[in-house]
Amino acid sequence: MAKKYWLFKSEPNAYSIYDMEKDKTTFWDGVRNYQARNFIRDDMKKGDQVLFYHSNAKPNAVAGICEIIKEGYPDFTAFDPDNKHFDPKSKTDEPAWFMVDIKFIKKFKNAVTLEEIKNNTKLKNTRLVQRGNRLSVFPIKKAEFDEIVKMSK
DNA sequence: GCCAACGTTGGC
DNA sequence: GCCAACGTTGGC
Repeated sequence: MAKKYWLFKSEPNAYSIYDMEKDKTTFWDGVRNYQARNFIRDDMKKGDQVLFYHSNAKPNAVAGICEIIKEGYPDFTAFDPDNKHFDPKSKTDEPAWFMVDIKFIKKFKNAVTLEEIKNNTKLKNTRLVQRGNRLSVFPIKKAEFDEIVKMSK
């Protein structure tokens, strides 16, 4: 199975690439959208590459690269009433929500801003620049991943 | 099953 | 802070 490529959004106020660099690895909890859940549960494989994107940031930008190190498993934060991601719909014997673990690979020397991405015609089909895109994790093409990495240099 | 109301996301 | 987009909820 060929390696796949993903984009994960995070608000740096909540969790940034700097936190990621410090932590080395993290679990990607709190995804509460079914389409995103399906990507996490069904399609993400160990070794897949992840672009780490800062949303609601100054500026909005792809900030670095991570890698999936643990495939989809139940998001335990959904089971904990004290957790802000608690969801009573999710049961331990029938989990509604899933997460993966990722590890830090690198922080871009130059973060690739949303503006730069919008101005690059090679990237005009990524979900990132499409209207009303609210998915917090989604697949991107290898060519698009490579192009963004190139722009960070 | 429809759809209005509501909450959240996320760019600007 | 505003607002468009869109997912979810709940009344009917």
